[in-house]
Amino acid sequence: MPAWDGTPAHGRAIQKQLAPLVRRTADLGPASQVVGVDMAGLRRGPVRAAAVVVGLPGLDLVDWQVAEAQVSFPYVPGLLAFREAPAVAAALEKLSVAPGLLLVDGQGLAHPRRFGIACYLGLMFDIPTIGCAKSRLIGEHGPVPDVLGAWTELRDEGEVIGAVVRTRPGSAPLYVSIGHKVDVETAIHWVVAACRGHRLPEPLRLAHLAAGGQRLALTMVP
DNA sequence: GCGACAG
DNA sequence: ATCTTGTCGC
Repeated sequence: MPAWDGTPAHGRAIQKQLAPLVRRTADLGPASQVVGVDMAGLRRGPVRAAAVVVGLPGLDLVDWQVAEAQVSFPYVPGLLAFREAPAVAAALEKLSVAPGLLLVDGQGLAHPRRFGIACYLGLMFDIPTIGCAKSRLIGEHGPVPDVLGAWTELRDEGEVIGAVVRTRPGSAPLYVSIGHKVDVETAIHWVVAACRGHRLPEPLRLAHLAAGGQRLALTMVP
């Protein structure tokens, strides 16, 4: 990753520079595990990131790690990666096994410069990565049928930048987009395959709990 | 200038 | 994101 001088303008320049490096076609083997990452702010000062590995197709907990770090940059729409990626990367590096597929809590290509945090982490670790956000950053889309697995294209300026996917009937859909080395169809497939009756795919749901300070082994079998 | 705006 | 208990519904 290029050195960043800490300014929003340079952050946007870096994103424009790296966006062309994102692989938009599927380049993943028969994945046996999926990793999910998320970050949460602590009560005071630092933040905590979590990386959770679940097996496929059972979605059983395999491993999880957390990492704390100080963040210097505030949340700025479009520049989330500069705030969260360092801590998330630290948690990922603590895992005993290199992940074969990564799920990130945020946008991938569905970003103003086509370089959301999922692309950033995907390039950094050079692994198939999927952006999975709970709300929209950019793009327009039609209604999504209230049926598990139903989806609608998310488009911006005539380009398909992702999909809006129903991961659980009765819950708001998720914004899925390419992070790295996957195509939209593949991304949708794995996101749905990683869901277990909750709105969030299991790896992200558990990462959210872990980042919030929960003990995963106990939370898993409710 | 005004509205939108991942977490 | 975060501040936060109970409550409505499948």
